[in-house]
Amino acid sequence: MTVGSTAPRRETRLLRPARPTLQSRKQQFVRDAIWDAAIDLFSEKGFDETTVDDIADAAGVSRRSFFRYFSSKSDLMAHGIVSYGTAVTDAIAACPKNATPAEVFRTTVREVAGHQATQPRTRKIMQIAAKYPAAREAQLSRVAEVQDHVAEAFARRSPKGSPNDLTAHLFASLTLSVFGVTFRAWLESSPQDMSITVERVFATLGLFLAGDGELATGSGRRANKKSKR
Amino acid sequence: MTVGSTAPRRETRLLRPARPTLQSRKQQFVRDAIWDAAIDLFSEKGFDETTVDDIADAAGVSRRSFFRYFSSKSDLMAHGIVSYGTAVTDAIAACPKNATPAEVFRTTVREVAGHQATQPRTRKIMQIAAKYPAAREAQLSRVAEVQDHVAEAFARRSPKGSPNDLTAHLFASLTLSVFGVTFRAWLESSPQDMSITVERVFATLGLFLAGDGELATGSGRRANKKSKR
DNA sequence: ACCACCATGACAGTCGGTTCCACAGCCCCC
DNA sequence: GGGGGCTGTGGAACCGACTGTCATGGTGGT
Repeated sequence: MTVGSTAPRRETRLLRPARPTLQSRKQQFVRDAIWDAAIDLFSEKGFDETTVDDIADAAGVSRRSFFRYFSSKSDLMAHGIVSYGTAVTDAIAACPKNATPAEVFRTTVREVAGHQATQPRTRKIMQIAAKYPAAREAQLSRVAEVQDHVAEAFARRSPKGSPNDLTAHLFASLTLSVFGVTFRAWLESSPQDMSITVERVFATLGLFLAGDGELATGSGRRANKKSKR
Repeated sequence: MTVGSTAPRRETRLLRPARPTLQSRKQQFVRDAIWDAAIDLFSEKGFDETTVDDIADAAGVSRRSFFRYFSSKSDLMAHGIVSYGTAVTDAIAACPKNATPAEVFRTTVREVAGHQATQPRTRKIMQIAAKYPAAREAQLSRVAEVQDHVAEAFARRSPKGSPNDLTAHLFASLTLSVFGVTFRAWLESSPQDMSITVERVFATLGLFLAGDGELATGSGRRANKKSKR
């Protein structure tokens, strides 16, 4: 083992400790095994009906060890969220410097939603979350953390000293809000229809904003003549 | 006690669930007592550090009875949310028939935020929620329920057979999202500054939408010349 | 080969939440 | 006025989630 090819060449010294870390990957392996077992059990038996012992048993570790890898049963549900969170912040950071918040928002949603749709486990997790309140709860609390990170990502884009927390937090909140609706709608359609769903959401959003350019200014009159559809 | 006035007059035999119900108010009284005791303890000792026995003890009921009034410790946190939820749906329903969604949104936020700011306990609860993740979790899961009701309220406004769930859910999600940001910002300012906070949020929202009338249509170019502020 | 370390597992303990039972007041009808 | 039901309540036993401690065993380093 310890595939010698682990680039002895470059020192990688200062930058990230960088070690693929022989040992720590075993940890990751076990961690994934537990997670896989848990998701499967949740799908089969339900979230509430699955005990930690069941999971530990299925994964081949002791109950005590389970808690060394996941701080709680709920934490399993949050596990999938973290990659989603980093995907969002990365997408925001990757946008061109001169993009407006709205542009950042759109490209981020398209990108991340498209990516998440390809992850096979994504749907399974969301179905569990949709079915069991306790599971959803666990996700939501983690989403709150993600929101802070997203806000930070937005704030980092602001060239002139970030205007204030409020702006960034509002953008973050709106973004994740749209994500939530999008995922929920996607759950009720075909797995491959994510991009369709995203565009439908965008169109609906436009509908909302249409009668309302003056949100920040005055009281406009609504052109509900043609209304929706 | 046993106020003889148990209305022997009307033969409430068949249908008695008519009104306030002398007895059910005693229940409400106890319920409030438990809630008060809990909120105080949470503020003093912290959410996680306060056990159910502590609360039951402080309120003068048994542990068993506590669970008869609140389904869980988390449920205490959700208690305040329900009135908030009905306030939102009521405000939406009260808007003039011909108002656009955006108008409904604005008036609802102004109205409900203003009202919530006057409730003395509102701030205390939010401070607890802000401080203890477990408490926040409990609220969030209840907010998810509220969101469904708000979506329903939006859907009911749609004259021509509601376009679809997506529209209503998106509006609801955006509305509650803005509420969340608003309350959070309000927490960091003076209690009496709610209306100021609301307008600040609206202004920021306009900023977000400004570079972006084309959200639903094409890819616009950003006018980041002046950028924010 | 030895030692130091870290992951693991067995136990016991706390707390949230549920279930079952037993007791006290109340109301109604006999 | 005294049983029988209904309800609200407390008590105690239980289960599952989660934590802290300790002893063991495998691994890496020297």
